[in-house]
Amino acid sequence: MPELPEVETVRRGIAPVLEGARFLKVQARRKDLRIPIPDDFSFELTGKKIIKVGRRSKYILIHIEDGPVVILHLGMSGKVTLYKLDEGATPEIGKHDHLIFETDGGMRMIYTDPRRFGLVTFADPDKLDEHPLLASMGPEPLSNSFHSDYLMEKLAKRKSPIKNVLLDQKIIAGLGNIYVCEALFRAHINPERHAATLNKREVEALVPIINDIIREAIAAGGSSLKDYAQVDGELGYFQHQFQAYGREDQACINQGCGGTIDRIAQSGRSTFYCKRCQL
DNA sequence: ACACGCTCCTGAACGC
DNA sequence: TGCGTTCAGGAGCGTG
Repeated sequence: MPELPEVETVRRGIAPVLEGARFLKVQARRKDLRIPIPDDFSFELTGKKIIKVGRRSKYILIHIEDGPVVILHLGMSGKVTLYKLDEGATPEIGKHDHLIFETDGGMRMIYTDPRRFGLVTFADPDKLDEHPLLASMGPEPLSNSFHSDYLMEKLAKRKSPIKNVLLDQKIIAGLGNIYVCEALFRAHINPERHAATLNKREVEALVPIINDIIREAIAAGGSSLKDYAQVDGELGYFQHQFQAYGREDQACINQGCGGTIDRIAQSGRSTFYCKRCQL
């Protein structure tokens, strides 16, 4: 599932292909994903130049010269694939390939999303921060505004389990189920603890751990990026080893712990953690 | 302001 | 082998 590091990896993969190029052809193959695709989607983008490919949280932001910003979200199952059009047979369009972009550089970019939890929409570049999808979003975990004083203050008001609060995009942007489990495991914090019970020392430890986990995952994603000029391919899903997530019934990796990773449900979502060393 | 459950969707995995 | 059921989950939305 794409969380911030996967989305950043997609961004880094498509940026060199799109930035400075022009869209020669843009096609939306259905009317909606999670929300309607703009009626004028193709019209607004065809022939336009791409200035910059950015990211906010899990949203990819494609800035168009004299045009809108394209907000692209991968949802649960969204993927982006790049092909070079002049090399051999072009792969067939699949039934879940919803968006097709072709550039004057001879590249085709496909957006695929079987579950359609993703979305694509337009934003006004002058009011990007005010767009409803972005307006109430918390700080980026790697930004200066995400620090322990900030998090401490936010957690103090929350009665919910720390796991749920870290998933709240208004508190911190970009974390999903996997990286929250990993961060709490590394910080030795029990995911069921009420957020407000975390003390200063724990929050001061948690913030750099979240930073490290996101940084490491982005680095892993970066090293998985192929050179688009040489190899066609799917972006953003890369091999990554998790210490807690998905390891139900396996041994806790912490030295001398001897515990086993448990799986519980919190708000209908799986949490993986070690009862013995996450306190 | 916060908490919580519901909803969207499809493919994979599982049980009989 | 095949069919039905359950599960996975990001995040907006409505309700309390």
